[in-house]
Amino acid sequence: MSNQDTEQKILNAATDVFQSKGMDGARMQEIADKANINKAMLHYYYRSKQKLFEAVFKTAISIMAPKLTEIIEKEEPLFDKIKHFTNSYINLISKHSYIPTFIIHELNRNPEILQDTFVKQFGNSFNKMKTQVNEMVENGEIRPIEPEHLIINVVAMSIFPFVAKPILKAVLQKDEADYQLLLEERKTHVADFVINSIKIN
Amino acid sequence: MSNQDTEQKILNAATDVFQSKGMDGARMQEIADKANINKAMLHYYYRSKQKLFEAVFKTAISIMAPKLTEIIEKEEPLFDKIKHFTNSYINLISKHSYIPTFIIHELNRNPEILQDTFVKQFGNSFNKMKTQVNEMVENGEIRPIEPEHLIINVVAMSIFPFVAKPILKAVLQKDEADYQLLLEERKTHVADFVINSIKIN
DNA sequence: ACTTTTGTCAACCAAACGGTTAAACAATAC
DNA sequence: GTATTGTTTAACCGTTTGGTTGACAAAAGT
Repeated sequence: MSNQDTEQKILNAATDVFQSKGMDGARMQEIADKANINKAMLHYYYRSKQKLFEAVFKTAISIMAPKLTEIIEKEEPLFDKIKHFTNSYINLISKHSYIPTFIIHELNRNPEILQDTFVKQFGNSFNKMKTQVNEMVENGEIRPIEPEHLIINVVAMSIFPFVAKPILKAVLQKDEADYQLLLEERKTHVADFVINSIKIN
Repeated sequence: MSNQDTEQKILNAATDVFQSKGMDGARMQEIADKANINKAMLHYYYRSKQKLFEAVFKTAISIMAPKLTEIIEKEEPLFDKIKHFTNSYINLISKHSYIPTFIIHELNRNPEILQDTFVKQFGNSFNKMKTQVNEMVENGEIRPIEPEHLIINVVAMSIFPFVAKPILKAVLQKDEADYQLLLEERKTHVADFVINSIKIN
């Protein structure tokens, strides 16, 4: 067992525990148990619970953020952009289904942990899309809409079914398989729904 | 100071603390301090932290659920229903902005705490709306859409801006006042957006 | 009038928590 | 082969946590 192995095993176990239970609900002992190592090792590699949490949180952001900016920045027609986004973002979240709830909860607990880097990076990408949407509105290619509302709508409809999964599963009376099917449908449904709303007939 | 006063003061303080910090982050001492009473009183009126939490959680559900079923059950044209929903639901959440994140986090932590009562109640209301939407689709009054996706879309676009507020505020570079304005706009925007998407020109 | 019940508090308790220590162990260098 | 460095462990520590206790006062019941 090399040291890199151990450090990675800790981060993996910490990711599991922090993302499912949150910073406050997570226990250092549980992380150690899940990684099959002594609790002292957590402090040997990551000085404190806080530092370990920050490593997990930053990784979570770095999984979700780049794909968002990548798709938004790409030079392509708006409708294609929307289709690409819903498809590949829902796909991404499916592989990391705990992350959205985790980020949302921890950010509401302590809004300051967001480092500017990601925010400013996204701010620039978004400005490009803003002008793209505004120009299309001015040219009468799509119905009038504020770019901010448009992006909130797309992101909301893509992410919400994951964070509200327990309620929606219960309310719509679906088992796990049915719910996965519904999520799969949304990859195209959300894009179609949005495009139908803004396109001019 | 009567006993009813004390019990209510405890529940109010507990609501504050639990909703902003979650079950795991909440401290009984902090609740006692906020209620200006001795910590032993919490256990005198509510036997344990868990029981106190459940009282807060049930109240939170009872604030959010009835309005949802009420609007969905009401006999009125679909478009009016959508307009009423987005307007009055965004309005309701504005007054209890911590609740959605609170419910979502606690439900992901422990999906079993949802009692059937609310779920089954909603199941019936939703069936009515289901047939309403399906009939309109069959009659060619609206574009084809699965009622389940429609309701997820409406709810997602209404609630998401509240749970993702810290991220969206940072990303869209808005201060508190601007963000409140944006939320206000969504009361009509979401309904318009949805109706535009499903209506036939 | 006195007894019982209800409400309130300061002090206390055992358990769980994040974190530390000192020594054992393993790997590499000399 | 031995010194040096990095890795791992069991045992430990101080603090915080949810929860309890016993004393006491104010009502309520008789």
